[in-house]
Amino acid sequence: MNTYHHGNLKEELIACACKLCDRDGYTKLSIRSLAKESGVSQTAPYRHFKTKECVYAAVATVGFKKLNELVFFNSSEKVTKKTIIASSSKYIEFGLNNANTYDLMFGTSVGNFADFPDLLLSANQTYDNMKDNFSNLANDSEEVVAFKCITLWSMLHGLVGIIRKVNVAGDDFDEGSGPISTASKIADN
Amino acid sequence: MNTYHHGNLKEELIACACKLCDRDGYTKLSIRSLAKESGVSQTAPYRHFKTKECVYAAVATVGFKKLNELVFFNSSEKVTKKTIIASSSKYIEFGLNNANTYDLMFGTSVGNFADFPDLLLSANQTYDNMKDNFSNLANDSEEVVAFKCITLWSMLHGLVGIIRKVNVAGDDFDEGSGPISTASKIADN
DNA sequence: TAGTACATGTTAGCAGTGTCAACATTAAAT
DNA sequence: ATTTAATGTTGACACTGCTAACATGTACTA
Repeated sequence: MNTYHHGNLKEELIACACKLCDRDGYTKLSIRSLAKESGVSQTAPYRHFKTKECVYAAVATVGFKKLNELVFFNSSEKVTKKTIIASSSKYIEFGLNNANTYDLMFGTSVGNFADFPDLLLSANQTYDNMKDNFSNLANDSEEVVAFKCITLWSMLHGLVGIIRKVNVAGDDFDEGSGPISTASKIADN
Repeated sequence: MNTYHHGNLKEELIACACKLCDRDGYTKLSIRSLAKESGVSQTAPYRHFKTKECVYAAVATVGFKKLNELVFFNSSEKVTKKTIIASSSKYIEFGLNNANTYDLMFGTSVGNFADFPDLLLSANQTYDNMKDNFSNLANDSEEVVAFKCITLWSMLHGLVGIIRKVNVAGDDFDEGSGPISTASKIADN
């Protein structure tokens, strides 16, 4: 049996990086710790990732994919105001429960998404899914759909950021009394 | 003349850190580069900042103070929808023009604001100024003011984050056709 | 005014980092 | 079977945050 070659190192490194990033924050992530955790030499990761930023990009990509699955799925069920609110709640939950990864996704650690095709794709997918939701909700022009989409996304993204920094009175997503519910009104006809 | 003691090192370090952070991103900032830039030995900064995080906190504090001055001033002039929109525009401009500092202010590099009283104060001041604006605009209950405040702030914060990551059609702040203008409607009576 | 405590500076050094070059081993292609 | 490319390892460089031990100047106290 061959022990010299790992066989599945890249995937394991990504999985490992995701775990470490989300647990300890991407600041704490080091190529070396990653290698050690995967039982491989210090510089082995460099066979699969040119720089550390590439590792970050991979983690962010997984994050966006997870977010896409979790939240703005193109489901078969009818899109309604209710489903959009539910999705929005999940978005915020994702942001709060995966704070470190979320920061990586929207921070400056990965400079230019265009340099990482997979990442760019999965990030744009988030946007596209949101737009799909809105275009399935009402018969709006593309501009209006884009507008509603950005508006809601900004609210959600903003809330995730703000909630973590400021003492905000809890928003009861279902009661219809908080910012989220308000955001949903924007999606209203 | 004494050259051994700098005399004004802390202030110079902060100013220097702000400059370097905003220019190259806080990731690139090192205590050593900071010391060198200030013409002082490698470890001199440690007489003024216990850890690097403390330096980050100082930079973030300056950022919030700048933001507060720039945007949500308790001016003598009457608060109107128009002044709030103008402030909002300036907020977004600040976020885009000081992207690196902005990330520091809202990212996870500074863990807990409560550990840095000055920072906590200046960050809360942002919130308080916004609330003042809203309470001067209309005769709302405190809850409603807080709600409007968080809502607008989330929109603004969200936009700053999203605009940098996604290709968003430019928002003409004055035309009343974009998300910002929409956000202002939330502040409407 | 002399002496001492303290703030602030320096030097030396540890452990850890990203990254590269040179070499080793295995799998894939000819 | 031989070559080539992919993937792994070792060793090293320059850099980092941070600490301990020491040096210098300032401010207060006797």
